[in-house]
Amino acid sequence: MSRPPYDHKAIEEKWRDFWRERGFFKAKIHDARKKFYYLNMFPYPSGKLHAGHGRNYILGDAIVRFLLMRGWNVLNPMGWDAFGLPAENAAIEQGVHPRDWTWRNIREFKRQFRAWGVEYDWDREIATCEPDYYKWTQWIFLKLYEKGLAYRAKGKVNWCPHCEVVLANEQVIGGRCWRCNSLVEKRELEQWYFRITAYAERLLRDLEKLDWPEHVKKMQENWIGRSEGAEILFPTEKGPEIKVFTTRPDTLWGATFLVLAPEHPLVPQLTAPERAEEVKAYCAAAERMTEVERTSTEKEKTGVFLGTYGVNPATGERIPIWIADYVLMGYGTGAVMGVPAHDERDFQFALKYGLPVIPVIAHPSQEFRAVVPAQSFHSSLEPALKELEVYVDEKDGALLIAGAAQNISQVLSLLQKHLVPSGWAFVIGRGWHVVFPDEVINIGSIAEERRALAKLQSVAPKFKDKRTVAEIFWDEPHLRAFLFHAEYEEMINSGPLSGTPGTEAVKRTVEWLAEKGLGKGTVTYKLRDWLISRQRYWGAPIPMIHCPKCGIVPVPEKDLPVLLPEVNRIGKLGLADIPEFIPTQCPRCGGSARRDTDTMDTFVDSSWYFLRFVSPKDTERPFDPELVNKWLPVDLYVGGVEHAILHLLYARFITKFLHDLGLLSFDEPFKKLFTQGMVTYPAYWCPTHHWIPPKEVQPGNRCPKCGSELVVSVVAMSKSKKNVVSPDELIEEYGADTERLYTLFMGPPEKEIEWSEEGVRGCWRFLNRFWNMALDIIDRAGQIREDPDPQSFRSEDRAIWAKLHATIKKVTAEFEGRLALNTAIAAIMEFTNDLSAYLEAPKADPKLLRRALRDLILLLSPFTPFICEELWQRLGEGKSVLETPWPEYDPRALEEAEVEIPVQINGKVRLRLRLARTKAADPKVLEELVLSDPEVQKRLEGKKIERVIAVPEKLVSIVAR
RNA sequence: GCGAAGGUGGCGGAACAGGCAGACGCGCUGGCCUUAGGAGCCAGUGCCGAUGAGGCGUGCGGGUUCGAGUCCCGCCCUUCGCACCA
Repeated sequence: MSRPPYDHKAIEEKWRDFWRERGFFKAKIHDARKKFYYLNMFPYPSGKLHAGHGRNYILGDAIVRFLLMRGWNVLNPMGWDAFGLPAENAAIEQGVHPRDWTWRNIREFKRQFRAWGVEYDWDREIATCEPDYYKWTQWIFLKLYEKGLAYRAKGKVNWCPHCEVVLANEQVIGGRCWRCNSLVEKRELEQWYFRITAYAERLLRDLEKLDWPEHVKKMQENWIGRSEGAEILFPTEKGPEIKVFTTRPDTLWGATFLVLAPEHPLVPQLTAPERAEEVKAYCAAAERMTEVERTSTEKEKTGVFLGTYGVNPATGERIPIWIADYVLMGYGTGAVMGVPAHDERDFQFALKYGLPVIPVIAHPSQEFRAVVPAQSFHSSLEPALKELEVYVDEKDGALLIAGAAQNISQVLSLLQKHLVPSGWAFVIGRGWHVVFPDEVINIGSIAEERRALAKLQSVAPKFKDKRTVAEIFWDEPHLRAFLFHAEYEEMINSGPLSGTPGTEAVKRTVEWLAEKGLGKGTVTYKLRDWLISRQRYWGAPIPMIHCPKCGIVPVPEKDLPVLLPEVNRIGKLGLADIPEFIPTQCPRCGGSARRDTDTMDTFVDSSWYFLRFVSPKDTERPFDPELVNKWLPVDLYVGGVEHAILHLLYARFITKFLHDLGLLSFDEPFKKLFTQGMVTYPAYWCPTHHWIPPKEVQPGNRCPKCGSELVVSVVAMSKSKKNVVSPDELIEEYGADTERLYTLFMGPPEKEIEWSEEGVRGCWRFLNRFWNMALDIIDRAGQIREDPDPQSFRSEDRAIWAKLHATIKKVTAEFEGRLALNTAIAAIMEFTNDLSAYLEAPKADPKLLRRALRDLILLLSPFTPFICEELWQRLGEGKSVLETPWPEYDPRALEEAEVEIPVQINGKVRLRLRLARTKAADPKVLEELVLSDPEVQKRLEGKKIERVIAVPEKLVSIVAR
């Protein structure tokens, strides 16, 4: 039967306000039985929503509708991350107030949510830019300050020249601003910080208990970047001690130089007067460089000698002090010991600047290498070597030798014996040796290294310009691969600790250091404190006062909120541009003082918003402690991966802090996290006209304005690249149900995926087929009120009944498990196809038809609520689908009467047999039935059955020769 | 370089516990209906093979197994994250 396409507009308009009016999405907040806190990351209200945003909200809405039907008391709120730069920039450019701009966007977002059928508990709506919210953001600041976790400090900060604002480390992605992608510069400024590093260990450790995607946890782990090692004190000849951090204290005896970061405070003091100019120039150059330039791995290492010396506390040897920009002031102590034999960077640095290399960890290879230069040896050497089990190669008269490490001592004495008086040889095994006819020098200290070098230079003038033994070795390709390694192995050349095995080396060295008072074991983190000052207007003012007499004084709690001043025009400097905001009275001495003119990073606003939703209107406190501890942590938090570090780390930190204050009983805010993937779409770039909307692209990928060929890239939908698909247009043409269905059907929700117009049409066609089939069933069986009787089923009835229950099982499992709703929808489509075919059969059981349709509508309703609500009504069901319990599957129904058993012969499926399930369930019976089948027998003719594997209800595999 | 995920038809993707590879959808082919089709309906659609029988097929090479997309070993490639972190 064919009907016209269903009227999505009329249907969707009819139901659009229904759920809200009936209050289905309002949480029963004082009844926390069977509670479920579902939360979507709240959006920054900029402009309009596009189809890509739908991924987050539609997924959430489907989950919440499912939960409601499952009988959960769901808290499903929505709010606005409403402070931020775009509003302020728009305000500066267009002369509107950022609040007006923001609220205009919020209205637009709400209109679009309604159009999608995406519902929330709107009574709990919050906006971070409203004083009743940011009052509590300021309150949290004061609490942090009280506990010494908010502090003001001067230092090098990240500065985005485009946004004209400082950035936290987390907001610099690959050296660029997270928002505008500009290269970030360094500036010396005094700013406010939150001491997130005090929580580094807990933030790391507690990741373990979170049900989050592994890769997100890994990203946080890397960001926190814990490393265990030791701090070691190096005395200097000038006086002050240099404290270095190293993860490899076991390599201490190999430290042949010290390197400080150019910004290190001791640099001026440790610089020799005659080198001051060069040092100053180097520091200035390092300061000018961007983070990216400076930390590029490709860049050759550079540095400058300070002209003074320190002392290696283990060996007592004098070692030069350098500065180099590969050492970062912000990590560890800003100073490192250079161990060129066992650190790749130090090795490069030492080779470049002629610093000695001393191996102090045995080489992990079981091999040694040796080089004997031409004219250095008697002809008797070769036959002598042949007797040992070593490989000897001759090249330009020189001998290149390789062999097993245990033969080293024999080789050393052999070489020594067969060298000519002015000859020499190099041997690298566990350590390094230079062989002369009268002695073997072990390169085990700087002194020995110097001696070996001097001796080599005296016998071979060509070494006159060489600065180190390592440099000479490096010129021998045969030795190169053995000069540097970073493995944990037995310590050598390390005085009292020589011979310590690799597995204990670090531990024993740390103990030794502590004993001698030279250092101690420590833990260092990559995580830095969170810089939260922003030189802007549109944010929560930092509630601090600068008094000339009392210094920095917090605004008393009773004076909160510190309101943003109402102004008509906003300047580039934010609050600092508003003279009337600044003067105030010191709360301590009553004298005249100045307000802090910075506002807080918007990530502070969003680091606690999930707590506010339980009591959004509370004027006495940030949240109701009783309710918050009943409803939180959030049971399921859904948002984009782009916040894997930023927001999610900050929110965890603030939660832990509030927990420590005794305000929260939990210390992790989000129990389960699901990150949905981005939606991509082709973006077209014209060199002259920039981004061209896909709809305007001319045939052959031509620019509509100039006809030149466009560059296509498939990237995440974004307004700036003009490659967004508008939900308004989709809803107009196909309806919100179609958009919702396609959004969830296009692929697994955690994966990035390309939007496809054809895919949308496919979903639209499906909904039409579903609609028509439903009307047919309603025509035929709409009046029936009884359930079908499985006892009376024929085999076709039984098959459709089983399929119905299998579908219920599948859809339920996806909602409750991995959320691969694309496969749930596929199952629903499959069942719809089967039911449609069944409907054609003249003997279709009307009771079964009606029951199947009823359950099908319920199953589909979280995805396409409008059409389902309409059909539910037409089916004559009284209540809303949302008030109806989710269908349960009956395990008995899944047991079909017959199963198909594939039969494998020698590993290949040769035929399939339909057998009664009861018979196929018994392996013995199954085997007999299959073997006695005529077709099987025919195929086995002339063969000997060697083995039969019968898997009950699954398959039979026969091995025959 | 390090870490993680992943490579399956023309395309998006299924196969969640080693048991029928390619579900579902798109696209394509043929047919029906139609004045018309970018509508609807029916049939087909991994590749080779004339239809069959059969053979080959989940990045490549090996292995375990009656049986491998799935497990093991060795490569190649892609994407994402981190990247001089001492």
